[in-house]
Amino acid sequence: MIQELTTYFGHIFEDALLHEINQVGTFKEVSEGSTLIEIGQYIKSMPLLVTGVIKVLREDSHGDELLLYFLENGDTCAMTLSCCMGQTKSEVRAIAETDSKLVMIPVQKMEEWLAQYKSWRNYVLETYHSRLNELLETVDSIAFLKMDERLLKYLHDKTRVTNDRIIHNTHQEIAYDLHTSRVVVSRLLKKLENMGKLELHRSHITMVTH
Amino acid sequence: MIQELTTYFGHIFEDALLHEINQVGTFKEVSEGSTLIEIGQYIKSMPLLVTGVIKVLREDSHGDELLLYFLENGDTCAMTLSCCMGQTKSEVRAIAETDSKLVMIPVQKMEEWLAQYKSWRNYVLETYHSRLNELLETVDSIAFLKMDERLLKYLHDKTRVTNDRIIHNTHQEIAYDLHTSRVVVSRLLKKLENMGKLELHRSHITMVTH
DNA sequence: CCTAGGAAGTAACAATGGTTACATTGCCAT
DNA sequence: ATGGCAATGTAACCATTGTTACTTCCTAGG
Repeated sequence: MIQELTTYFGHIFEDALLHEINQVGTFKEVSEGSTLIEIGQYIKSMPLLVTGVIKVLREDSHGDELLLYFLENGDTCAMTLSCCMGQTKSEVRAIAETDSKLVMIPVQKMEEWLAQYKSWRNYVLETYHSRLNELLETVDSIAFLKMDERLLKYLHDKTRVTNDRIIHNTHQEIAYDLHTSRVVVSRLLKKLENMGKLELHRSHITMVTH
Repeated sequence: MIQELTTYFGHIFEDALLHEINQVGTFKEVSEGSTLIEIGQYIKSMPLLVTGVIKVLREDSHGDELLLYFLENGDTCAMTLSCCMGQTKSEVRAIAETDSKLVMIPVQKMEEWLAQYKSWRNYVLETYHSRLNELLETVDSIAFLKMDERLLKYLHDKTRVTNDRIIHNTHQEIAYDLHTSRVVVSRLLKKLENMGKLELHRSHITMVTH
């Protein structure tokens, strides 16, 4: 396990901390679609994302979803961090967008390390910083963009995190993430196709490189 | 100054830290409407809010605004925290909603204190935690509520933070905060008045207690 | 090869919110 | 008291998004 740890976190953490993580952390592989964190759940251990993509969702009062942001290599979920520290329930759902590898850290270690390791403090603060900024970007999208622009941004974000210009999702799945209806997504996708920004196929979309 | 510090922060910080804050902090009074932090600005010192209310805003590409949340006694701006640590520009604007008293802390002290004081670490983490949750609530409002519900929530939030069921704002000012137009606000306020939830007057609104 | 069911296309309509334009009202300063 | 201006009321219209109700198309599994 130390191998993948040093590869992905070696430039972030001190050696002593890497060793501790190696000691107390649990390696975990999850496959696409599996739920890592559920709303209302107490968090017993914090996930560091080694490889893969995780999507973080919010749920409304009817059980409908809204994508907040994607997590990539080296990221961790600030909401989770937040829950761990405060011993509160999770306010979000986290789902593996692709097959992913994680290192799970027991909660009690986290506070110790905050006092002990400067690199851990920086990592935690940096995590909060980027997650706040990502949430701000999410607010921008929802508040300031029209649905067609949000859709296009969503598709671009998706190609970026998966590093694949083919998006393997149905219109219904996209509609869930954007908190709208399948018909609206189909309508706007067709418009974007006519504008030459993408190609529509059954169960997948190919983004046109610009 | 130590007087107001102990009153409002005595239960949060250790004595030694309170003394340090007293040493290095600068007391500052600002009046309603003054801008504390501007978008794009680098932060040289971090404000602790002693008394008053601060509103935190986001701006779109046309310069139009959107209220993110209010800060109250004992709060600080997580976005600012975040900027201090990362030496990045502010992504938000902060404006005094009422006359307010602040203690300004030089940035370089903050990192020292993180290593040194457990109460400071807890405060910083707690701040991030609540700000993240407030941003999530903002996302909920924008994404899941219709404009009339958002408006009512806004008015209730406002009465809560100012502890005054009379809201001293014009429809235009409310429209700016909600990122909509004055006509829409007037229309919906009139609807809410007909529903018996509030009374409209010139330049102020009285909320009906339910 | 055929068929059932999921996925996508599309039309028609409703609801919400944004925009323009103008009328009315209250209030302050002179 | 009154003229002027900011604040509010309101109507009419438009654009966007949501909804319903179909049809058509594709593909996996028999």
